[in-house]
Amino acid sequence: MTEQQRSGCPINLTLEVVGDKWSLLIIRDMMFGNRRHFRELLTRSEEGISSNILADRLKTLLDRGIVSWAEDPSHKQKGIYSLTEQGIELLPVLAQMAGWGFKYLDVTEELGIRAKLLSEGGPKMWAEFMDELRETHLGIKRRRKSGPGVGERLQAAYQRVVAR
Amino acid sequence: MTEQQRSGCPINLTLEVVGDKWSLLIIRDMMFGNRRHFRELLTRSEEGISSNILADRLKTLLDRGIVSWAEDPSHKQKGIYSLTEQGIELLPVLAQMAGWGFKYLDVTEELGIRAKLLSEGGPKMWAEFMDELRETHLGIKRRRKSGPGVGERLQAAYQRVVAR
DNA sequence: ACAACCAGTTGCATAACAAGAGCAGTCAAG
DNA sequence: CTTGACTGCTCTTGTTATGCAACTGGTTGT
Repeated sequence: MTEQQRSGCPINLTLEVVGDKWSLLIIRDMMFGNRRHFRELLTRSEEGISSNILADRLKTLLDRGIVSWAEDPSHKQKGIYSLTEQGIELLPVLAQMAGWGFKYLDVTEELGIRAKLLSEGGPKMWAEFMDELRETHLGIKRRRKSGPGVGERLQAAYQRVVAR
Repeated sequence: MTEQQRSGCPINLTLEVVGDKWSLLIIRDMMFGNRRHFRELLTRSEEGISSNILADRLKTLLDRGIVSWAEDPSHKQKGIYSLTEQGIELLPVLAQMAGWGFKYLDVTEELGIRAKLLSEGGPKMWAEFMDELRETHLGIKRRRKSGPGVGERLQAAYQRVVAR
């Protein structure tokens, strides 16, 4: 991986880290689909990533400190990938992209419903979801809110559309 | 340009449109640097894009309806590129990326100051800036606010840092 | 008339990406 | 204790995208 940075502009630097066609999709799957193992990310990917690309991207995301890795105690060969705080804070970027895509592109209904809700929910909903992610990925306990979490609500909405 | 879409997910679709290393930088330059001609985008690019890549990206951005093209009446060979409404609405995406990059990456001070202000300004400032962009790119008049616009304030802040 | 400027195009080398097979270790069932 | 499925990858072999530099055909200002 050749590492020459083109400029110190924050947008450029961000693009150098996650500006390829796969990194953000992997992060999306970790966030919204709770995929945490290599195989899960590989086979349950909506887009069909190939294994060498996945391995490569996970490696660079690890290097950049956007995801972390730990052994899975239930299976010696399984690793479990988690988002770091940096990774979690990419949520607003994904949410804005989802909102824009939902508005202007040819999005399917099942896959668009989460984008719609997340976009309508705005920064407040994002912050709540990020807190949930901090719990599942970083193990940071949070005070329980009443009612189902953002993740659950998104998932439920998705299921409702699929059911139709 | 092979056109097979991988999935109907809004994030994926957005990445297929602007998920390469250059498209968003071109849009950034049009937004924040007010680069409107081919040569301006080519030679005043912070990162040094090459002409064939620029030509190719502008073509696809035109196809996707993110920028538009018009003749420049002052010069028969000059074309002027403008952002469309779709393009302007990519601002929040860029702003979030800028904010994330500013927070976590090794941003230079001059180039980071705008990201900082824009990030601190939040959605309200973005909306105001988008209105300014609608004026310069779409010719939509808006009622004048008192004081300098967002674009001017960002530019002034940048100049102040450079001057030091 | 001439140099500088304009928006690209073309040819070629290299880097990134992608599909699929393969591999060594692990685990649970029979 | 053997078998078959599963684990996280790596290797091989292409294809596609990117990047550099030179070049084209026209326009404009002096």
